[in-house]
Amino acid sequence: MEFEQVKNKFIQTWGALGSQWGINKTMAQIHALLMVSHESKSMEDIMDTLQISRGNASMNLRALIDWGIVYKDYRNGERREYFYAEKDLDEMALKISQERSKREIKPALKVLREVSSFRPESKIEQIHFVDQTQKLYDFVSQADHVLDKITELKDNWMARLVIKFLKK
Amino acid sequence: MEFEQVKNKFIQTWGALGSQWGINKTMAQIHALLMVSHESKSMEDIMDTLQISRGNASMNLRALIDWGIVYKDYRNGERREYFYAEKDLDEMALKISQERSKREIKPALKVLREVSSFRPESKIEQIHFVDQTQKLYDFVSQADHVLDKITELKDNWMARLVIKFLKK
DNA sequence: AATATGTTTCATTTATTATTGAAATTACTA
DNA sequence: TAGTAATTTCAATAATAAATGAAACATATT
Repeated sequence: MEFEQVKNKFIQTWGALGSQWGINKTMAQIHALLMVSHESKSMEDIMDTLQISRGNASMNLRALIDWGIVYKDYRNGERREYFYAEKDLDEMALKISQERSKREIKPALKVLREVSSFRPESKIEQIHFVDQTQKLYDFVSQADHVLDKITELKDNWMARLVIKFLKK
Repeated sequence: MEFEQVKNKFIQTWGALGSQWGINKTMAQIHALLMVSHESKSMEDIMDTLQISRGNASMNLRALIDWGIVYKDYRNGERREYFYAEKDLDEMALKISQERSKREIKPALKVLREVSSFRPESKIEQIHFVDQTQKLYDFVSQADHVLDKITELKDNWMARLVIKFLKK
């Protein structure tokens, strides 16, 4: 298989993966394209490669920049903007998880805290509800910090040993 | 606020969270309902509570069972089936991640391995592509095992200390 | 200040995904 | 084995989400 086909296969796959996780296909595809490009690309380049409209490209590039995983680049003497992706994958994962936490998890946690602090009458149904939602709050709250934990781990000498140990 | 409202708020929120993560709203809502119910519920009960059609209820219950986070329950002398959710949240998380891994991550990894084993001509573009997709493979591969790692951690006495330490 | 180049916005269209509901199927009962 | 109760299936429909493209906007150039 030739290079362009292989590259395209990667872009399509990354796009599909994104959409299964609630990230729109084009956004994931643009991200994929920029991740494997060794030099920054203009909106024109991207539209052309992915066969998408200007509006679509513009909106999704903006979204990627908002997420902090794509940056703008200016070339001297050129008016148009160029874009490139964060290539440090740890950094990328951190940014994505921070963003999703802020947009989705934190608001959900707020509701979980609210509903779990309902004062139950002494009905088994209500007691169970409060108990279960409290557990859920704790659980989601912990899960929300997993990446921070991992980051701490990676920065921590002692823990580095543990990682090594766990990797077998 | 009265109990039914609070319960409904929880169900709606859990449904919204699900759909932001690529799980359909009804499926997440049924799951929410069953998680906070102290006794198993019939399809009729669920249709009624969530105001959904029989077909919808049937299909999504089946999906939840396939995921291994909802079980069937039979009551003696009754023809109809009752359903209840896995309530151990660690177990639930494990099941969900295993299922997503199997359906989405593993196939994506397969493609990543394929494309990253492309033999580049000595063009910087192609070399960069292979390098980046290899890194991505390693990264996704590791991320795919995070939950296993956490599970191992939880089962491990020594690591239990580390968790405690990291929690501060 | 008129033109040219590039970007953003957003109402409309298109594509995708979820839901319905009725017919088919299954499983129990008399 | 006919009848009934419950469940599943799936083509049709509805709801949602994404993409288009043209007009508005912004910014540099002559």
